[in-house]
Amino acid sequence: MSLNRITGYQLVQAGIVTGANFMREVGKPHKLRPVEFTILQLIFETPHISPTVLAKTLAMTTPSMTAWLDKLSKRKLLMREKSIKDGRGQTLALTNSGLVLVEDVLKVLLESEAKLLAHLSLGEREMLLEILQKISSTKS
Amino acid sequence: MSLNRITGYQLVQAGIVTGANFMREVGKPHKLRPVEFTILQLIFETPHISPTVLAKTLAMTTPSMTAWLDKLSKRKLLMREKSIKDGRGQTLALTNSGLVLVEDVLKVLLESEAKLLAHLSLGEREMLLEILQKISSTKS
DNA sequence: TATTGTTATACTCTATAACTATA
DNA sequence: TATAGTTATAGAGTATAACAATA
Repeated sequence: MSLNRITGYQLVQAGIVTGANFMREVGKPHKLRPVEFTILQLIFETPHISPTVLAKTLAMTTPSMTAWLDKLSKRKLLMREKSIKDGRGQTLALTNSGLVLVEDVLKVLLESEAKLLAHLSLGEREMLLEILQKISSTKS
Repeated sequence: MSLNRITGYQLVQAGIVTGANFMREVGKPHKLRPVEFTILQLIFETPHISPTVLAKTLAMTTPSMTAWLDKLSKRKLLMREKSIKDGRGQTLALTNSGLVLVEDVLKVLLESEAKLLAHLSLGEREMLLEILQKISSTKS
C-alpha cells in the first residue's frame, strides 16, 4: 500500500499542477492569489453574498475573509454594502473593473486548463469534475 | 460559465473535505501535519531519498524542507545520514517509531477515506485516483 | 562553477480572542 | 443571548539571500 491510494495526497499533487498553471497564467500577470479570484468569482455567481457565507464556503475564518475583502476593496475590485434585511450584515458586489477582471480571468483559466489537461480525454475531464463535486458536496 | 468548470477550484474544494478528514483522524490525535505524514511516507516508500528530491516532489524550497526535517528528527521519527556517494548529500531513513507511525497512519487514512467517499462507486474512486495521477505526471 | 543543505530574515497567511453593533 | 463583522495579536509556514562544504 502506498501514498498513491490516498485521495488527499493525490488531490494535493494534482493541485500543484493546476496551481502552477494559475500562477503563470493569472497570478503573476494580474497579481492575484487563487483565493482572491475565487472570492471575486463567487460574488459574481452569487450577487449579495455575505462575508460569512464566503468564509464558510472557502473554509476560512471571518477575520481572514475580512483581510482579503480589505485588499480587494482597496484595489476597487469589489464593494461592501450594508444589508437592508439585517443591519449587522453586509452584501458584496463587484465593481466594474472587478467584473471585467473576473470575466477575463475565467476565460483564461478555462482555456489554459484545457491545454494543461489535453492529455486527458473529454470523458475523463468531465468525470473528474463530476466526482470532485460529489466529494465537495460532503461538506456540511 | 462558472467556477464549477475550473479544475483547480474543484481540487481545492475536494481537498477541504479530505483535509478535514485527515485532521480529525490523524492530524489531531498524532499532532501531525499532512506534509509531515507525506514526508515520512515518501521516505518509507523510497529509502535513502534526499531532502532535495523530497522538496521537489512536494513543490517546496529546501530551507522549508530543512525545517520540516528538523521537527521530525527532534521527534525521533526520522534520521539524517551522510550520503556515501556524495559528501554534500544526505540520505533519509525512518526510525523504528517513524515506521510504526507511518504504517498505522496509512491504514487509518485508507479506512477513513473509504468511509468518507462511500457515496462514490468503486469505479468512480478508481477513476479518480487514476486521473489525478495522470495530472500529477504533468510535473517536470 | 554548480550543487547540497543550513542559517538568517522577513513576509504572507492564518487562527484565537476581544470587541462593536445589531438581532 | 446569539450572530455579523472588525481589530489586535501571535503563531505557522513560506520564500529569498547568503553561506559552508563538496563536487
